[in-house]
Amino acid sequence: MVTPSPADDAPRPSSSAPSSAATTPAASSASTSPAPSATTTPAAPASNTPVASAATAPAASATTAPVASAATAPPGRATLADVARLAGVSAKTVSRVVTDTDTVAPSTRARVEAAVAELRFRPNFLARDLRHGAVSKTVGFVMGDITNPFYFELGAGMERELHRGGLTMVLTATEDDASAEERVVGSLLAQRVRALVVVPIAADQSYLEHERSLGTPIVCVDRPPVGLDVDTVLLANRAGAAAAVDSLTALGHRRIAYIGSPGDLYTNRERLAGYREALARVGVHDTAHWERTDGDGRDFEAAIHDVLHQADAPTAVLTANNRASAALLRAVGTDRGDLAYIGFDDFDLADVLGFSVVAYDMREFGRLAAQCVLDRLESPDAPPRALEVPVHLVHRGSGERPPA
Amino acid sequence: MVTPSPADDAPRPSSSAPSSAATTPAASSASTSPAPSATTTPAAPASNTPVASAATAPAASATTAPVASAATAPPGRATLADVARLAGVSAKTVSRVVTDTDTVAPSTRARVEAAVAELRFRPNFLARDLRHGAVSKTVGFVMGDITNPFYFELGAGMERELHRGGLTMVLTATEDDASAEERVVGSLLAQRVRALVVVPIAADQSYLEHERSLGTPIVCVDRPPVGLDVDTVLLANRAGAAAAVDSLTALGHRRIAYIGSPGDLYTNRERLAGYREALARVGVHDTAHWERTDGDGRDFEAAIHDVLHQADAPTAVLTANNRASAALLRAVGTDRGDLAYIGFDDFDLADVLGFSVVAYDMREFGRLAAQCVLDRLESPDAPPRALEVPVHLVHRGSGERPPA
DNA sequence: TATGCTCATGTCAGCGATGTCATTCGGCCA
DNA sequence: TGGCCGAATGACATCGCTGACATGAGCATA
Repeated sequence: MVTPSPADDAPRPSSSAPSSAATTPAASSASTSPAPSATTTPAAPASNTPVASAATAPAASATTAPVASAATAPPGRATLADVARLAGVSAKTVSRVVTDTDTVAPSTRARVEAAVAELRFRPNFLARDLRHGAVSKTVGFVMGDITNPFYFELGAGMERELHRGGLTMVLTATEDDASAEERVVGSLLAQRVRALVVVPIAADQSYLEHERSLGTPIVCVDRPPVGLDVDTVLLANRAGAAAAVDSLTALGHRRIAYIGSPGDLYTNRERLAGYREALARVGVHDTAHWERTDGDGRDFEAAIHDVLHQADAPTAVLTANNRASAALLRAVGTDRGDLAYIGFDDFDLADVLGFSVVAYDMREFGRLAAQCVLDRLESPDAPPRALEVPVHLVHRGSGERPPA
Repeated sequence: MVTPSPADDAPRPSSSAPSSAATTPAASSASTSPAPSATTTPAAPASNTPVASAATAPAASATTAPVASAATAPPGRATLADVARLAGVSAKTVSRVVTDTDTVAPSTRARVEAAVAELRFRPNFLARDLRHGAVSKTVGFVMGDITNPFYFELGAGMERELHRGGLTMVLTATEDDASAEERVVGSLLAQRVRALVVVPIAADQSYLEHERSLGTPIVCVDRPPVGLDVDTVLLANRAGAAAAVDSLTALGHRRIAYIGSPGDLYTNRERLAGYREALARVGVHDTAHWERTDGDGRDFEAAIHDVLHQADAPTAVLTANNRASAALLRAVGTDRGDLAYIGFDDFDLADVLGFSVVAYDMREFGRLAAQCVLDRLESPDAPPRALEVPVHLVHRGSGERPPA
């Protein structure tokens, strides 16, 4: 009652734009403002002083300079030296107190702590880390398409684990642009991130070899790097797809369609391979007839219609990612009982819809990536590891129907 | 064909654990390794030199020291001075070339650029930002519960916009712990973030007042701060909920249930208020009978069962967040045609399920927050603004049914 | 009483980059 | 031919903090 779970209320909208439905702009916010973006309220003048407040300013003519720029604010941000002056000790002693390294006489400590509190001193990590070529406490994460929640789940798992190692995470994205990868990574390295977790997008990652040789831990996730030998964390794509198809063939299915993205992407290539492997095991070798790996990954619905209406229609479908799964639902509705289907990637409400899937623990995925980082920080010279996130079939009905 | 959308294949799993279904651990990855977490492959010794490679090392006995520590790697990371030495110029000139500030003779520039390339020099932003009390180019984002994709969507929108302003984003989370807020924020400030975007969790944010007075832009999102007068970006929670209920009452509904989280959280409080407002407009004042704001936000299903089976069962339901919406689907299935319902927050497949919702543009939400930051960096002394993200009703069928 | 030690604290340099100011060197004009 | 100017470049200090080392007081031991 008193300590509620604070985030319980935060909404979780879908990323897909409100589709296939009439939209009523009726309930715009307040009532005024035809502004296209948002409603601005002047914000009632609450309890707040103009700008130059800051308690106990050492010496500053608070009268002049109407535009007190941030960087040159009246007392400015307190430094070690400021604290030292106020406490009547040397900067070094303040440093000792703040970092709790050496022993300091109790009375001195008290005086310093008082000064720290009074000036609201906050150590500058930038300066601290500058010494000795040290690097920051942040780990850079380079996502691919920032609009894909997949990466967030991954990031969430990582953040949590990294936090334990006392590290924070810097988020950046390549915005789908392969040519941006090196630039984005470069900007992170300029910040001297402690380590780098990358979802490879560019055709080649060998440009990172130098950085790796310098000792920066680098971990590639979801897709393997090219021309770079580092730790990787990948899904069991092939095994997962094969297991799904195996379970379908065990029920007697032979005409199984595959709906996925183009195979020149690692993830899809692997899943497609798993699909073919499993079919080959039961003697079905020519699967091209059943495969739909459409051009841009957007037009799954059309591909599904197409394959379901061909001469010898499939009795089962493997949708190779959750967007394909969603497309299948849109194409055939939620009550197509005569068709068996299994999707790769779990998704929200799949349980309600009785959609069997190949699932895996996304949080664990992120955790493993973070673990790689932490491990490598400890033993920089260990040989690169290739971790694989296991997947498992989740039976919910749609994948357990025998052929009609 | 040749340039596929790289992230098309990334999966988008649900955050909910695979529920209500039999799980077959059958298809674990490779076949070996009963390890609980993941499969490790020794990673075939690919084309990779041990550690001390780095081209053109100035002077280093590459024979000794088998354990070349990261920080003290052979040539180490190149600095301005290294480049200067190689190019035969002063450090300052290198700086000029790198930052492209002053004019430099073409021949000199060429020499410096060659040296930069050879040593793979990368300027150290930590050092650069140290000067003059400057601050970094990063903006800190303090999420609430990191397990909630909502914040990542928000973060994604922010990241994209901040990127335009040449800023990067540092992500941290309070992990649901109100007492962690000040600590987490402190750690960001120690990194001298350029600005701070916070989802307030603690009971009071007045501790940030000093930082604000120092000129650090602070923006609160999703929930308003307490004891601090800064820019805010909030959803039109109340108006959205009211609009949903208005549309139900217009159809003749009067017995409308409310399923939400406890009201001591801003978001829920507002949505509940909107619900009550709208019902009051049609003369329904005693709504307590229809409200279910269960204790921990986890037990929506039970609350739904409860309210739907009470004496005078409601003819419509407002689910106040998307977890409640999912719970409704689990509780009543996907074909309950005699019940009208509308959910706050859009969600994936809501279109397939014909689920009417109160939706909003999450990307826009983040964009606005970023815009606040950028605006404030430009005009630090402008009065705080209160932005509201508009919401709109999306009609998909479930909310357009008249009472039975 | 001198020696040696520990504890508390201070001095100083330097991390890497850059703002400020100084210096050098050709010309160019009077 | 002298002086002046601007372009190109360098020297130096400095941002905030901390490692290495120094200092000095107090105290116990030989």
